Amino acid sequence: MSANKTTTTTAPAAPAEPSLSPLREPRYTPAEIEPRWQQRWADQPDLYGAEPASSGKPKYYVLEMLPYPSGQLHMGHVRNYAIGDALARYMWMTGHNVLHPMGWDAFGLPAENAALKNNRPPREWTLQNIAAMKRQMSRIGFSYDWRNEITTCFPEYYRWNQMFFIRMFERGLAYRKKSKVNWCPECCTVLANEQVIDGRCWRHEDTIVEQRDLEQWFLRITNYAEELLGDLSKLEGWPEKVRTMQRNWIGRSEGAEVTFDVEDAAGAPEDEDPSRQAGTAVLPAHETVKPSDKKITVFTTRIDTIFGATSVQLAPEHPLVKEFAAADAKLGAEVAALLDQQKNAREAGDIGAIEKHGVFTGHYAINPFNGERLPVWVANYILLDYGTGAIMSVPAHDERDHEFAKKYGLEIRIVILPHRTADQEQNGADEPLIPYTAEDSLLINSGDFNSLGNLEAQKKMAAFAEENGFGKATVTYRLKDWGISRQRYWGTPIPMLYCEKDGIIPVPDGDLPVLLPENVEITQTGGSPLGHLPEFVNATCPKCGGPARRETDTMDTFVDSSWYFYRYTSARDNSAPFDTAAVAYWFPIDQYIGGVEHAILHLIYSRFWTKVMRDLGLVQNDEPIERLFTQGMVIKDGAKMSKSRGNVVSPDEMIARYGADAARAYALFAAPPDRDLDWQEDGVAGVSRFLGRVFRFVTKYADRAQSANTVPSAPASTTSQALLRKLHQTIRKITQDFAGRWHFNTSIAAIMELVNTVTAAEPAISKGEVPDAVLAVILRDLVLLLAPFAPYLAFELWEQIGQKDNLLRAPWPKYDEALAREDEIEIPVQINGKLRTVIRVAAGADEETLRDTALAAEKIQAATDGKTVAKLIIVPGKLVNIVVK
RNA sequence: GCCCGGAUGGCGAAAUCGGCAGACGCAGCGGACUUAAAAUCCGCAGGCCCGCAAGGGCUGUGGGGGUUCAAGUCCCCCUCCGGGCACCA
Repeated sequence: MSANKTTTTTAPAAPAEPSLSPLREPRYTPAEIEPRWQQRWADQPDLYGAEPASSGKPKYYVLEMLPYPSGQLHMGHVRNYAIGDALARYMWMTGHNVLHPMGWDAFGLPAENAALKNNRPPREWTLQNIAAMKRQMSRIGFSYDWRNEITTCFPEYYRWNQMFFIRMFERGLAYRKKSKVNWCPECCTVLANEQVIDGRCWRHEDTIVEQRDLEQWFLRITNYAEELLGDLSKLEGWPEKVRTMQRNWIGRSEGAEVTFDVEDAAGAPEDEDPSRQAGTAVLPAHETVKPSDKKITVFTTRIDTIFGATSVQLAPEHPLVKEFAAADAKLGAEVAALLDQQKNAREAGDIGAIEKHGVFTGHYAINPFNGERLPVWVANYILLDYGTGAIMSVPAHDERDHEFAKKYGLEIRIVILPHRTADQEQNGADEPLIPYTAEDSLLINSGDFNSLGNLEAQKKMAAFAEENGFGKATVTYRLKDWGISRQRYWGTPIPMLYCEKDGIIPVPDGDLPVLLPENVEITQTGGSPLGHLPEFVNATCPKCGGPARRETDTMDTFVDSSWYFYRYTSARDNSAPFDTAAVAYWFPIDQYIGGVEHAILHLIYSRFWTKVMRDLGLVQNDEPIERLFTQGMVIKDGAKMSKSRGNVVSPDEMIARYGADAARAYALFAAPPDRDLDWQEDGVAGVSRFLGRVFRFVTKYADRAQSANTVPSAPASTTSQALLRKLHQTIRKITQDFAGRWHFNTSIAAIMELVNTVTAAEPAISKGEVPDAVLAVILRDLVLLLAPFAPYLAFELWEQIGQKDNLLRAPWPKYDEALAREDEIEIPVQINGKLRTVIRVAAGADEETLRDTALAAEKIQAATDGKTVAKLIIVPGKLVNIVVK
């Protein structure tokens, strides 16, 4: 396409205007400019291509989170990608070898739901959406290297999910177990713990997640809990907020396990004491006690308070409870009620607010530290899946235990006290408030451990337990293994076979991928859709050759996104998930950009996956992402954009009205990228007006700039100097914004200031007071500065000012401190901290000059007249403050 | 309950290291151009008060206290909004 100026700068035929002024300025018409450049860019498939490592340039991998192909970009995407695009373009212009890829998180439920609704195959629906969104992205002009595009629903991609899964299975990192799982009735499938938010589904905020018992595949992320936690401290380029969220999620808790023998009920002495029946009292050590073979292991973070334990509490689902209940129908019924309460509270997402209930089992456990016999209870607030599902209850030193003991009249025994001064000791300090839970305390009533500090006691008591074989120091995590089975169709088939003879067998590598069958009737009748396909289910055991059954569940789609960014480095490689040399070159990702909503989903799975791949010898890096940036949400009318609120702004509409440059530049201008952005259409119009001013100014003087030498000889007029000064200040400002806080809102504001300054000087410019060479530099640098934020306009103007080189790789302008420096500055002069006047001095003026000038100022004379100057604060370059009395 | 953010004109925001609060933009008002409008350009603009005006005074960054010559910025207390975690033993 030629750069025919007549066609590019003349307004398209407007409604009949009979007397067109010959002086009429060209109009800024993004609707005409943008599609033209879009076409030109599309004709250069290598334009945004990464170069080989041999390029010698420093590499820069900038990545935005890949979207789910819903069919429509929303403003959140536009903002996310505008940030990444600006950065990528800046990196190209500063001489980096940039990898800036894009792809599609293409498996997932919406495709299946759409299939049900419209009777269209998920694949077709998905691919059509991808095409639509790709069109939108291209229309906005994002600089993606589509040659490395990935689509996770293609077998070329998901076969590697299957390979990774088998490698994990071989190493015991993937395993199958029956367990309590989160079931979303809306999705008709299981969810991982990370996908349950306040007891609700992460995709259906009104749908309460149920608990079901199912056989499921799990990935042993807990094996990496310690490393995932420890390496967080290395991620200095991550927001502290995200690191904290991950830390909380992993939930490491140091403590000890202690095993209590359970008293053999038959061997226990008969006892008429009513407290024995009620289970409210601790019984003294009993010589004739015969420990049964039953044991209870509790987890506690406060083993130092174990002498204060007055009962043992079990989760309703604790195996021992089942045994007890089997022999005691009444207990069984009571436990069932407790379990119900717990289940309901869990499903409602407020286990924290459950009213505590419990029941005495009639059994006693023996405290191994002192031989005391503690009543064993079952309580509805004890969770089987945390710690050991059993606790020792210390009512004097734990809020929850205290509440429970009060309710049921259990003993409360104080075993730690605050440190006291001698004085307090003598005068009898107040008893501590019960429950007293302080970490810094002294032990009492604790046998041999008396008068130890509690932290020391924790160590000694754990060691004592270990020496005597009834416990040990241990660490518990809140993080649970990642359940990845999904009872849905549109996902990666789990590549496993079940043979009656040989059990669970992985599909041999040579048989991968296990293809997801097409033309499957999607049903929501329950069970995995693949299970209804005999031709899929029936297979041959690779070991014995006998009949085998295929796994019919598919993988969680978070598996797809856990490693996708590795494949971007060599997306067409069909012999491996990625080229390890390419990964070694490009990783870690220099900058990842996305929403904070993935702080503990995608971002923790990805870290886990990298560590597994490292242990498989596939990658060398411990962490995938060097720097993470979480952008704020896009808000309209005070709320997140959503269909239900009816406050959605469509990118297409914005582009049609104002152009892509204006829409994306507004997304960067309206707020700093890490903050929420309030979408105001008038603001887009404002940015569009600004771009129009740039367009008119540059095109107006393009000819003069083109004919000039590029290097201005001598600094000419003061106007020229002033303009060049502003230019270099602007270059400095924007360069610093890219290097630092990414406050592109101020970068764009700085360009606006520059344009305001330059257009204000138009009378001088048109009179020829500014040499063409200076003008040329200003126009050129202005266009360069604009390029990361409004690429269409920048490319258009770049050509108009006669530049032939590719703007994408044009060198970013360098600022010259000498040119940026002001030679005269204004210094505020205060009296007693209040601004009284402003003086003009030379930029480097010393204290003496400042003092003399300030004191000589008319207003200061008047204000200090007859008063004593008590103190003079002079900060060169900043201000003068005169303290008078 | 615990842990992070945040609160600045009518609105989005700026002030990066304790030094002129409100850059830049939106909306608004006044003007120029136009038969008119749109577009564009110029000017005004935190609030209150005095003044015909030029100009001047006071006040002002969620609230209260403090440190300092000087506080949006640092310290203490509090309110509200957003997010995360939460009988996790």
